[in-house]
Amino acid sequence: MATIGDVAKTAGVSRSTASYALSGKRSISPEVRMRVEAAVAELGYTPNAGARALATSQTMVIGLLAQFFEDEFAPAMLQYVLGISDTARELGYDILLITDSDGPASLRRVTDSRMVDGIVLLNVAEDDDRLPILRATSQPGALVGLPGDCTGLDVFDLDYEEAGRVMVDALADLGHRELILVSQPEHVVIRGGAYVWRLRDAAASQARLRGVELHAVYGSSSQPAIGRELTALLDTHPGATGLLLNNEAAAAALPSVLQARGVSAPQDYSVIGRYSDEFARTFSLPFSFIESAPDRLGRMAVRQLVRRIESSDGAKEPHVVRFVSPELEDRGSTSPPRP
Amino acid sequence: MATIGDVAKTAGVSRSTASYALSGKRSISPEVRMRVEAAVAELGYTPNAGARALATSQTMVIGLLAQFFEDEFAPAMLQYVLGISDTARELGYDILLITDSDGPASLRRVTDSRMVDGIVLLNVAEDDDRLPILRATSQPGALVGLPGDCTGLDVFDLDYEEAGRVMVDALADLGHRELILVSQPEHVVIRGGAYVWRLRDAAASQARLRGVELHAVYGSSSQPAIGRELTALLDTHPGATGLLLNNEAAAAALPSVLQARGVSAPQDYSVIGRYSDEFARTFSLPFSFIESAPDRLGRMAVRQLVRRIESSDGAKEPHVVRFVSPELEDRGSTSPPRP
DNA sequence: CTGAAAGCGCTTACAG
DNA sequence: CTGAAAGCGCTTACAG
Repeated sequence: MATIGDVAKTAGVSRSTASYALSGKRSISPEVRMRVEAAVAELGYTPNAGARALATSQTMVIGLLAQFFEDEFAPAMLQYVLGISDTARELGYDILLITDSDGPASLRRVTDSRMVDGIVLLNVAEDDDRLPILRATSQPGALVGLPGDCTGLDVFDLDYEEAGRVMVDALADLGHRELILVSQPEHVVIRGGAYVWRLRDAAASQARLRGVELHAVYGSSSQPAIGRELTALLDTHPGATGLLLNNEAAAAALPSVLQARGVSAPQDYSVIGRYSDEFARTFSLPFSFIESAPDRLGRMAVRQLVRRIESSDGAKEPHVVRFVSPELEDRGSTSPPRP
Repeated sequence: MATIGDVAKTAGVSRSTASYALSGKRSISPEVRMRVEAAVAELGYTPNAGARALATSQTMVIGLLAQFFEDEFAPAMLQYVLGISDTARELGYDILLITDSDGPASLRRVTDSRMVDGIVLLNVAEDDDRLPILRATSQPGALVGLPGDCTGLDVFDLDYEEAGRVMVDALADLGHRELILVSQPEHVVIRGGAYVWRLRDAAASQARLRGVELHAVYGSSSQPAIGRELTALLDTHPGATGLLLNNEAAAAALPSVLQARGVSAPQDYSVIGRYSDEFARTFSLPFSFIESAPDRLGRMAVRQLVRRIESSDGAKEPHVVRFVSPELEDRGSTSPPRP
């Protein structure tokens, strides 16, 4: 491969002049600039990324730590990854994808070896053991998901509390008095998935406020278990007229459960889910839902991360914790309850 | 961050000795080795990846080019990515994930700038415009998917021809005389997805050989279109007793289509799909299927790529084109046809 | 407006 | 068994 030295020789200038001509960091006579550009084209020169990184202490790479758990819906994760990857590229960065099960170790490895300029963390847990490491490195970090302690980090998440209130309000406004909320499996909570109880607790207190009865339960993350559980739930609570689903598998299973019982939404049950547009499309779900906006959250996280990487005094600017407001996508699966 | 110079100073040796003590590339007195290791531990030293890459011309990074098309099932793609990422890490490599829509440009960028030691290509098309670029670079490349021309590349794919024959044989052996094969949408073929016609053509000639009638059609890649199409197909071919599905969306839609008609597998139709184990789990599909083995193919591609990267004369060794034999996972959705 | 030189942090022949 | 030195390919003060 051609080096900047080859370019300089071909253009008949010094290496520094060649470098400046390409970076534009000092004024260059038009004629020299032409010669350098011609040499670059002739030789097919591309700067060596490693050498540049060594000289500038900037790798133009962002590390993306994503864990794919068996019990979380993988396609949803993928939406975050794609939003992050696309945004990074738009801003001139590449993505180092780390799917290691040992998050802390790999985080330390990539930051200590300076392979990346910054880190985006996915699947953030309430008490995430990667956070102490991230705080200790000099590279900035952005999280998608809300941990218990946000100090020193930029954090982006859906406002799950508001989501819970919106769900309850939507059905309470229509006159429903008894609702069932199906959350993710309990072990997601145990692993630190705060969004589960954030939505649930907010929904519960809003229900109390509105004088609505709310049955909140955990649901399995796959068929056929979740199908059986839904059926049992409907049997157990014959007075319930509304279903709130903070559980992708439950949303995917519900159509066949309703069909098997000979009932439908919104005639017999009003239904509101919480998932992504992409998920709704993949499974052709006929329910109104709170958009969980994975691509948007990914974009926001990368934008902020790059801002912090590139602003000289970025380290000192106050860190942000930003919540995306839940938006209810109306798909016509809600109506007043049967009299 | 500490450098090898700091380590050397702390240990009271030269930088070269410190380096050799860590790499083990020449013999070091036990005592010096101890001192160096102690210094490393004390300072928390990790080599700077960029500097090492510059000195060794090895980045220990593999570039992964993956395109996520709207009309291909994203979770299936994800399985390839995870197999590749895990295997790379086991072998000491990190993954640079490139999801750019402009494959050729990003491929050139990443290889020319020497960010990676090798490339894995996904979604390989019959006449893939990334291949000329890959052949021209000095970095080796491995493909998952069969292009028209394999020269200069290591290629891994499922044996789709054999898959087509296995599907037909399985039902012909049971006595079926009229089958329907639903392939991916036609535009997947137009984009260069050779696996579609490879399976279809092999299935067609095997059907001819066995004296079985085969109706081969393209199907849509999402609901509700594919559901309607399946229904119409069953109406149009009342004599068909077997369904072969080389189309994930069709497999996902079939259970509800059958249910709506009041029929079931294998009582009324024998069904064989072609998808991954992971897909079957996610959608709880009750059909026997040919395992498309995305993780296994990803593993094979990375192993071969790393072998080629690391073997000094790897460039000269003959390139391989390896087909994974299709395995039929029996889920009990086939039986002799109704008399 | 341009050039010679130093330096980023490693590795690895070359010498002893 | 160990050290001094060159070199990987860039960028960027320092001089003119």
